[in-house]
Amino acid sequence: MAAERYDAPKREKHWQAAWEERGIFRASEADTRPKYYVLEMFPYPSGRIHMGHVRNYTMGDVVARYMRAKGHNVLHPMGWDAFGLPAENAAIERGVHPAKWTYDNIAAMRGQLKSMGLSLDWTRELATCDLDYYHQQQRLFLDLLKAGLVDRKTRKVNWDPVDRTVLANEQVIDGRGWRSGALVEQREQPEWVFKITDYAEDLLQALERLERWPDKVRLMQANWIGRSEGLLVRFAVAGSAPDGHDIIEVFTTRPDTLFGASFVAISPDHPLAKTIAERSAEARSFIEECHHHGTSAAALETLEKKGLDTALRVRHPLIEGATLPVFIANFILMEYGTGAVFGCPAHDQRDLEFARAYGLPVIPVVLPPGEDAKTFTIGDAAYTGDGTMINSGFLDGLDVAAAKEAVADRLVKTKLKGKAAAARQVQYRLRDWGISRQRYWGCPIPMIHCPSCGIVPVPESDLPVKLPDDVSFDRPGNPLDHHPTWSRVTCPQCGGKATRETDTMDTFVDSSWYFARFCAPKSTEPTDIAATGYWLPVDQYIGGVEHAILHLLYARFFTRAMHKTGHALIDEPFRGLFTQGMVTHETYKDVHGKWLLPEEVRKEGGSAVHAKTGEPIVVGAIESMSKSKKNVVDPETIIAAYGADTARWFMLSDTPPERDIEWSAGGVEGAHRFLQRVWRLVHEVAAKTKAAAKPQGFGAEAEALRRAAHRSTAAVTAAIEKLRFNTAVAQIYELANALSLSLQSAGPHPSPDMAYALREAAELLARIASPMVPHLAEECWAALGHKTLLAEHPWPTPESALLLEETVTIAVQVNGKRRDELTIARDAAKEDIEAAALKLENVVRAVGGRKIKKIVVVPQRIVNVVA
RNA sequence: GCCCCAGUGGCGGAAUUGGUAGACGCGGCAGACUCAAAAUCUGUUGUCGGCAACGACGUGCUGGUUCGAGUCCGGCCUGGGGCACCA
Repeated sequence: MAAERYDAPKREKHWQAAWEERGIFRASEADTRPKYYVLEMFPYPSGRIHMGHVRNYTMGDVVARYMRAKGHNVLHPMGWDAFGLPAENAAIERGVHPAKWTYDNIAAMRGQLKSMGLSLDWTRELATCDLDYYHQQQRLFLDLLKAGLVDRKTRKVNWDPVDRTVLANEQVIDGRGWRSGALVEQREQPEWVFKITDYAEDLLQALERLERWPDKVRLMQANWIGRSEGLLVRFAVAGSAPDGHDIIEVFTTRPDTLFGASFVAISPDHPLAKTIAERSAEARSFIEECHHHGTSAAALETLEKKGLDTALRVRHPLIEGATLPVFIANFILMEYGTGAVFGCPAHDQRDLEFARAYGLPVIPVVLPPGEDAKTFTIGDAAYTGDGTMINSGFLDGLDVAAAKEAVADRLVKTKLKGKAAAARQVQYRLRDWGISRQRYWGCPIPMIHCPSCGIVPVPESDLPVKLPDDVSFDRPGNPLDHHPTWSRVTCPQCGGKATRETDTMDTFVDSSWYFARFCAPKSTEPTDIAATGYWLPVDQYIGGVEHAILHLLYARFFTRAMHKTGHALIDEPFRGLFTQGMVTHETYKDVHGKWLLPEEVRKEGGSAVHAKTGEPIVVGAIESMSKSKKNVVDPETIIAAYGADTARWFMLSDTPPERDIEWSAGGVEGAHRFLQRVWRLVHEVAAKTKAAAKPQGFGAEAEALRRAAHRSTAAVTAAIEKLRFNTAVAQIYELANALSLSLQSAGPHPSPDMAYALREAAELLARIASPMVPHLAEECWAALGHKTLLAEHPWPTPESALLLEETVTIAVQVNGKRRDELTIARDAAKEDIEAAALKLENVVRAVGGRKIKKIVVVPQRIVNVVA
């Protein structure tokens, strides 16, 4: 006889051991079933899993288990994004070696993930800090180098003074380091870059074909790449020009406004500006001043437009004899376009502010619709809309688009010092990916600096470049620079004394190809082409939106790079992407304004008090769980108390997976109660019925239960396919409710047809719930007398005859207002539906004897009587 | 400033994509069981009027298209996200 309650924490261990013993989650390429690769973004081994992990991995596991049951050969691996700063911080703060800290954390988190009952192939586990992994990554780096995809550039970099490292643009948020939160400084420094801009156009174009990606993510990436079409215009310097600067190139998206140009401005970092600074103290101090201001949004907001007249003049390309002054201006970025612009104050806000400050002409050249050319003037706001060209010579009368074309056509054909005066050009906002980090705990860049040969790659036979174990963290900066011997090597070309590159790679490189390594994690090559050819692309990738740009763009680039270097056969790594929402919780503060953990708070009626002192508590906003606000709940505690299935069920219930979910104690209780209820229901069915052959016929009640069970099966199937887990959960509730009602009305001794229907419904309940609550499902499956594992059973197919009702209920409206409803044969003819509807008492009353103008009949849906 | 998304009961949300708004869950209320509590079970629960049948109103606001609008179109309000001196 069954116990009163289901002891989930205990039984879950049993089922996990049973799955493990059968090795059913191990994936093999030698399989004839269609492949399916499910991947969740691998975790950083911080030491403990958090609720965000629980949500992410539960969703992935539902997909993995469902696809397996659907007859796919499923790859569902797990690994660790294990390089990165926190390990070094731990070393600094606690004196633990980063490797030990990391591997200890991995061990702890592996145990926690295992307690969730995830259907993972643990034989493929990898950590990016494994020597084998970063060895292969160094080989990839060298292959990318050979393919011309790696460059060394000295450029202005974002320097994080707290973490003492360079950051990629993507890692600077509001002028601050994404990890340290420190104000980022600008520095000129040589660094290694991946030439992601080579693929700017392709990365943009291919977004259109990523149909199973959220539109939001595709849009964010498109904006980040930031394509704009325009014209590269060459301005000739009038009179004598500084050496090599007789032409100033300017990129513009508004060549139509060229007749309204009143100045040219160059960036303080423009080569011409530097040349001028060599002879002008005034220019030197101005440039110096420009470098001083920060780049944060707030700093830019208040920054005045400032410039310095260089005394140089350039010839206007379209107006014979006209010249424009050349300024060095603080608002021109060297990083975008050519680092120089022409200013048309009437139609660009920045140019207008600048022109007003320096008394430059403001010439309107685009006339807004409805304005009179004689009276139209520009006030405080530049006009950026469409209109008719004026004051523009041969452009007059054209609209903006036509004028752009006309200017381009003419200048492309005009010769200027032997070359075309202009060229059509496309510019991108995207910059090359700087991967150099001045840190210890990362993949060493396999390069050597030789005083006589320059920079030479480490020969592949000398790989891996292994991180030294004996490092100290007692000084700020890069421990690799401080190591007494590590960086001293002989040059592989000349054999002379040389030094190693001490920069390590951005950890986003590590996560740009791990999905490929999972296909053959033990391969002696970076990737095994047979295995990646089989498994890739990832069919369903699941992770947080916070990676919508950084990680996902890098991985898309890197896959192209691997394709080019023969390490992959595809360009797009992730066919389907799903970005799940965050886990949130109420925040609590005590009377002293100190944050409190949820477990320190007790709810009493409508108010909250301190669990120990009874002092009142201020309940704050619902925010995403974070240690700093203490609104965190530890998954381990929940799993120990309620079992993994409760945590999983909660994560999937109620809230759509892409939205933020609010974790609450009440919600957990509710989830747990429901799982107990399912357990009781199934055990009651098992006790009251025996497995038997399908009866010849079914009574009305048994038939109704069967319909409910098969309908729920179909609905859950459709919901999981669309990753709408919350509606799948609701369907399972409905089936449980139907089963519960039938069980009661069937009494202690159900008739044979009802017994069959009850058992069938209980089995279907267990089967359709199994991807979400796999342990409980196994328990129920066993209770119903099965000796096999449900995890190895195929997904149920509902009987189609049970999905269609013979009669349907359709609403009847009069003049668009619902007045009654009508139950009629599913395939009833239109005329019959019409006739039946008109006989309804409520309809007759609502019509009130008026003349019927029209009757709209949508079979199986609605009737609308228009009177 | 530019681009995008979302507003539905007390709450999370559902609605076959133009066809009965509020499925399912949480919470509330009433009841059964119990000495009592917990657990469990049953009923009820958008608002207003009515004993009821029923009626009116109702998907942020506003106007429109349609036999019919939560869903489509225009304008506005609020909240959220992304980018941001990008030429």
